[in-house]
Amino acid sequence: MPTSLQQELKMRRPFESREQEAALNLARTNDRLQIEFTRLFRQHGITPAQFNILRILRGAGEPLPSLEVAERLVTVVPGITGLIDRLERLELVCRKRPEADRRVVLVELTRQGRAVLAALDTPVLELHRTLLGHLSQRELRQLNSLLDKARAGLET
Amino acid sequence: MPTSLQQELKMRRPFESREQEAALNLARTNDRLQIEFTRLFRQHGITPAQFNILRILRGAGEPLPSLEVAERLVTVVPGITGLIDRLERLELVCRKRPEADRRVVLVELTRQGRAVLAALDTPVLELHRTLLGHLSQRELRQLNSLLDKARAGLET
DNA sequence: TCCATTTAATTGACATATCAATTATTACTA
DNA sequence: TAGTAATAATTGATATGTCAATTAAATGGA
Repeated sequence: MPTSLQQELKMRRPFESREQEAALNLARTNDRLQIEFTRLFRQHGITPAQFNILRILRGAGEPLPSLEVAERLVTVVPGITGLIDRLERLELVCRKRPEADRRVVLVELTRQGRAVLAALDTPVLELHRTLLGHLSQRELRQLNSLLDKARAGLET
Repeated sequence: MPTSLQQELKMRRPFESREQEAALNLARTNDRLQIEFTRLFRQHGITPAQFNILRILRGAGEPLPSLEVAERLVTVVPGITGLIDRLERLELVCRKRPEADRRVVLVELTRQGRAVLAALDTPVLELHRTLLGHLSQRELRQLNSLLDKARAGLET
């Protein structure tokens, strides 16, 4: 019997391996979820990458060096500069050069940055429930543990 | 006990819901996998999106209209034009205007396009095994079925 | 038959991901 | 301490994803 994904992709043949199916399935599912979050964030004038940076900064509780932000984002280093540029233009973060080591650029949340995050907290939680709430807690636990295990094979 | 993902993201607090954890987990895991495939494709001069288009065309077994390709890609329509432009410049596909309906642009694999795909078949299968082969067949089945179920909640 | 509607694809504008190469600063070492 | 190596960040180039708006062709109804 063809899998649900196979039908969705209009594939004429079955997958060549379950590993392949899982990789495509992951990509597809992630795309679908991201599209919904992208829409939500846009209503508040920001993009998913920008939201992630703001959330990281709030989570850290203190200004972070650019590269530290990039690392937590899984973003390639050069990209971080433009991201922070745009956030600064939106006045959601600001840059600071510490005297101690003038190579570093610290990124700090502004009051407005905090406000945007605060406005998004509830809608984001609700969207998570809307999108994945039809899975039971047990299924979510299983899914999380399988994903953790999948990533464990990719050292680093 | 903090989850594996929570540590990886250096989060100071636990996730606010398992739904949230699953969404971030999915994004993170997908990113990691995509990075590896991007590297493999680059060695053959193409990008992941380009590979997907070539694979879709081979799978279809006949030339497809641009929008049909876009739909199977989960790509927003306007993006497809540039993608096909670049593939055409690489001479991996060609465009054709059918006489029957001159609004349509059919995209067709070239011999070189087929060759690139053929060269990638084995490496791609091997990479799937390398990245996800540490999961048992039973775990992969579970993962696939959970992902199918997750997507089922997002009616197209 | 003529015009409004629909459909297929494209364009232009912006945000992002990616790489290689560069600048500025600090650290190390011979 | 002079000079090289390492670190933090940036720049520039290309590819992609996203939207709104446009062009070109086909369809349908009065």
